[in-house]
Amino acid sequence: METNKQSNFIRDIIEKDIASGKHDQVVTRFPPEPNGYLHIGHAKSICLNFGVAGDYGGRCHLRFDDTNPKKEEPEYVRSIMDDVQWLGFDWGEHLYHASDYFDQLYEYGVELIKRGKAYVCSLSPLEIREYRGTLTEPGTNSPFRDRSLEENLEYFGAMKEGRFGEGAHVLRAKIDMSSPNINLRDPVLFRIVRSDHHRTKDAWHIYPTYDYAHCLSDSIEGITHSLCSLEFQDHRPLYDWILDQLHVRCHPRQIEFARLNLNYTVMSKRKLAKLVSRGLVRSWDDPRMPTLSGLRRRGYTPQSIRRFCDIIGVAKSDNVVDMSMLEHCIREDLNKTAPRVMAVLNPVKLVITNYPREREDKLEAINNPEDESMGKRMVPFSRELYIERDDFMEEPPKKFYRLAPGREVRLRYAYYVTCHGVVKDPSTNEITEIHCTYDPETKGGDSPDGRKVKATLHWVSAGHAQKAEVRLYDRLFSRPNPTEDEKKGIDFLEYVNPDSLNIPDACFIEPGLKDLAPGTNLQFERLGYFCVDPDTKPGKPVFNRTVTLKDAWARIQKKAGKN
RNA sequence: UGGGGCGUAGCCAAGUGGUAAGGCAACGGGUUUUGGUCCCGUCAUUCGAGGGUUCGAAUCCUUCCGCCCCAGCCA
Repeated sequence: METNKQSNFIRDIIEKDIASGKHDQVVTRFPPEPNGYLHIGHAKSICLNFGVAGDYGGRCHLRFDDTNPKKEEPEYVRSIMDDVQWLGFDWGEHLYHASDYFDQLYEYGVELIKRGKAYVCSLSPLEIREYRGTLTEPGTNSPFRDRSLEENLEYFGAMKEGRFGEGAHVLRAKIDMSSPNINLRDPVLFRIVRSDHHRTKDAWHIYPTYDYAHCLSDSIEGITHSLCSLEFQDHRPLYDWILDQLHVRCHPRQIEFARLNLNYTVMSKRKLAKLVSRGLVRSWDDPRMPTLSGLRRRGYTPQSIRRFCDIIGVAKSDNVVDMSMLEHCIREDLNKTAPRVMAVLNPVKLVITNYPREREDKLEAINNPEDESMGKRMVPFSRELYIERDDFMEEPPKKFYRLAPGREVRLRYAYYVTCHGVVKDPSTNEITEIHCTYDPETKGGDSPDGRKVKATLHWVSAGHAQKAEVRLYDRLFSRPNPTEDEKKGIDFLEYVNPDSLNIPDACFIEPGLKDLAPGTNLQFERLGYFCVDPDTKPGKPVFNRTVTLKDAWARIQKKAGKN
């Protein structure tokens, strides 16, 4: 599934920079904060950063932006590395942490003070906010703005030594309190945090802020193009200001692009964490989650996600991509690669009354009509089978051309059968058995007389079938935009789809599927793509439905229901 | 009501003065032992709106409208 990557404005910039000789090598970075699991939105960034680096003969660093010890944990570091690798990208030797640069960042802070470009401010957090002004009113200078160089150095050193409590002092850039860009109103560069860091432990009592650490980390690593999302556009002047004051030799270009939004889900770590902590999903890797670990467990392949990231493009306009795009990508991939198998999710017994009780056939089935090299297998057939309850109707409507009384259909790879009666439970009136006769001449599914049949049904031999747990997933939210009513005070959790998980009581799969490894992708013919869940135990297989097949009959029914 | 961005079909998105790519979705039709796949076809006289420049404008100028982001010692 090779994709011709479509051009985008970032690739245009990079190509120009190479053509002009500004750079002879492209260096990008993916800079996650280890405070949550990666989601499909991060995949867009990963594919972009590693993608352009790879395509233009450069490299991409994985850098943990670990400047806030209060939120970050090693568990997240591990999952992020797993997910990036799973997606198929390799940072090689270039694994970094912003915390690797804390010493250097501190020295740069000293230099800024010496150049008269930074000062220690002893206003309280509340006061700093008040002094900042508003969107329409300029801020006012801090009374500490003109501290002497010596005093600044002394305080900054004391902050580092841990002589103050949180919030007592900060190091601020001395820029312009009346700037229309609020980010330039003497932004905080270092703050006191009395928490252990997951890597540097108790070595530091001050930590750099994002604006300060990010540009300098980029510079230290020799990044050429620093790609980030739109909300940082206002920060770019600060990014540039810091690097300019310090006269660093490497000054990367920050370029912003629009982050990914998908309908019927949420894409913020905070909201995803809330779903987990409220128990609305099982965990970060719940197959309903848009996390990479969730998608992986759901059965999405790395190829399908990379393809998705290719086709959605990269631009600067806010966007909400349709879930059907993602589904298209996984179907496209699995159609080519997933072995086909028969499974019945909502079974009803079908008895072939003219088929001897003790007889048993072994019928040849094709593993993947899209790929002959995947070969064939033998499937057992007998007098009693399970078929899908939805494949039979006593009084079929116009466009229903599956099994019905008096009608002949094909059982896939087996025989033509004709229905001549049903057995019902007298108390519930529910059909318990469908009675058919078969035509022995049609073995394999073809009739020698050229007789046509309108439908082919999947089935499983009742005596041979393997029981399985099958988890059917639907969209996590009932609305395209679950956050649309937040201004009205309605929390997004109100719109969680109560039917996002459905586990039918009795599912049967054809035998021979007992020992599949978790993660194995299959197509259950006519139903969808399914994947072996890690909950699988010997003799007790568990499957997740990755995505349904496109279903023309379902569409017809839906249309009929609306009219 | 300050500043920074963005408006091309239901959705994503090319297009950068020469007469609106492509994909998803949808809708027709063909093939088919999966109502799947595959194949063929339909789907923007118009690019947020108005005005202007030009032989020619989605592209340039201008006015207006709409949406998003920013007042964390989060990233």
